[in-house]
Amino acid sequence: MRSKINLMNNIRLRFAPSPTGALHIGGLRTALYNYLLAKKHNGTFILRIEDTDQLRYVPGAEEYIIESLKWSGLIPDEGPGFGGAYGPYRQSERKELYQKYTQQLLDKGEAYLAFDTPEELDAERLKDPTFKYDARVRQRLKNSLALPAEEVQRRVSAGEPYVVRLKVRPNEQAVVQDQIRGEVTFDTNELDDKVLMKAGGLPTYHLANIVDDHLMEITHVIRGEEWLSSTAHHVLLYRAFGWEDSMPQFAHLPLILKPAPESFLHKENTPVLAQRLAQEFHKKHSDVPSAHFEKTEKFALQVLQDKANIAVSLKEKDKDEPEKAQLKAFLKDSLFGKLSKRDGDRLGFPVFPLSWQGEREDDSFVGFREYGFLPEATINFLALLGWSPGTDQEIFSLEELIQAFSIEKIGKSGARFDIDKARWFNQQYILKADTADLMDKVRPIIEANGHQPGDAFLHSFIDLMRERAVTLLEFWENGYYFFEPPRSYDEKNARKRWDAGRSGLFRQFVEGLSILPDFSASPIKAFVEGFLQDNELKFGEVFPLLRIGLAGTMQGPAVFEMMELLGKQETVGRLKKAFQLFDEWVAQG
RNA sequence: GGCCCGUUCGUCUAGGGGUUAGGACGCAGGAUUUUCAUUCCUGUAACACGGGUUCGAUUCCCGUACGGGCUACCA
Repeated sequence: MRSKINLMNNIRLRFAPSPTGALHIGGLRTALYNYLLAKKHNGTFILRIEDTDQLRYVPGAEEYIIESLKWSGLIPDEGPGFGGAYGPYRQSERKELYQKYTQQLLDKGEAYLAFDTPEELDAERLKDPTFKYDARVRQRLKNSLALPAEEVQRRVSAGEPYVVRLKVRPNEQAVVQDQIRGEVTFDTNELDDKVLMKAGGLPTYHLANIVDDHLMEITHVIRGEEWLSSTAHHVLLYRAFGWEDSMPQFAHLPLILKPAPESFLHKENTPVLAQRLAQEFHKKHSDVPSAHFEKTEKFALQVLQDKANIAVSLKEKDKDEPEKAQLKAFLKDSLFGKLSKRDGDRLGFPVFPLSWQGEREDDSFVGFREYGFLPEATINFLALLGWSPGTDQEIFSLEELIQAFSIEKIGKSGARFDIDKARWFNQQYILKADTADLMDKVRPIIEANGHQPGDAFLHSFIDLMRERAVTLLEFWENGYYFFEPPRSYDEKNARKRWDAGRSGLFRQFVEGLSILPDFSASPIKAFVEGFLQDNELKFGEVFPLLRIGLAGTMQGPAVFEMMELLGKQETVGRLKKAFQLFDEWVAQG
């Protein structure tokens, strides 16, 4: 047994994702908390790939997971490609180990063989929806506990497929000491005989995770709350192996939930969302006649429009027809509960750290990185989603998070995902980032749009735009006109402010600009101010027109700085062109 | 349905037997500014409900409601 003093020494934590697709943002948070606790105590952070489900295995997912961790700065100390003395770190490469330990359990009488086919079990569940493979029913089923030994032998030698199940004893208690929730007790009468070894010879998560955590000397298991229920079985497994004394400490994290419907439902997007949900519903339930689409959409819209009562209107009623009940259930799943990959493109925000290209288009997603989020900001945002330092500090570097982190400060209740908060964090990081750093990250975006800015230009551009960009992408979106002519002009405001009578005066103004010997902000300023004074013009009569002429919009950095960066030739050219356009507009009336 | 977990402003949360229940995001207003943004100031808004325990409960206990998770030869 570990002594108390020793408890936080040499701690070993693992992040154990399954390579079934892109790593969800909730998974990244789990990785982060594992990493933080490990690093806080100079422990070891391990990556283990749980690829025991060959059916759900997705090529590229492991690489994706590793790239995501690297992007986030959570570098494993051990793991596939990272070395370590406890490998291999891919469960598919540890098959013999699981077989060996399964045999151990079999020998001890803690597990048994079961020959029931999936079809037979489905039939049982059809008969009785509450069917559970447990002590009460196993005597009447096809397993090594119920069948005569000779028959078991015969079936095995005949190569008949079987699974190995944990023999759960009735009338016992499985107690989980959870670091976040305290003591959670389960009655083994409620627990089924979980499959440990699948017919294909691969272990289930339950077995693999216990064997590996034991062999890898994992001291703390931090994982999502969806695992809390099955932890009862895990405790039983440790008991069956006789490893209870070295069982890791468990901490089950509250889940990340979908954003509150009130927060994303606006007049403009409600019909769009209703339509989208209707489409998804019909796609999922092909048995529903497509002629009902309009009806579906109408109901969805009706539900969404009454923002405050969505949950109430989706409540099942006995008199609901099956199709209505189905629709309600679908909408409820789509609008409430844990954050899912669908929510991202449905609502227009990232749910994955990095973009993911699935086989089909509807299995492809844009990541935080590609949306223009900085990894530091993403991590900071995630850290505070479910954990709090107990102080008013909001901005944390990874190093600061390590110092401040503790399991006791993790919250108990689910946290709703809030993209506005994520954006705010990103803005904070952009505001204080090194210009050189931003240059490296913004340059590819500019280049992707067909421009090759020089260092000095890019440097000034970033200084001018950083207060006006919340994401990296917005440097381009809000400041593209530094690289190419405005695509459109704020016509309404131009017309309002353009006085045809002053057309000549403005031409004179451009003329003056074009002969300035030093085209930097302060001489430009001096010139413009002088011009205004000489011609008795007010700021408000000139500046907005300059802005629109230069950038197309009334928003943007200081005009003189803008002119300096654009350069004389570009400035003069754009203004000439714009003023001519304004003249035409006004002439047209 | 069964089992398990949870519930403080719209959201993320601090707090905790006696507090003007604190901060942040958002939203609204104001100041600064050639616009926008940044920055600063102000405002908005919360202890789910019902019973206990107690001199006193938002805080502790029990119910109810609501939310969430699990209920596979998936993880």
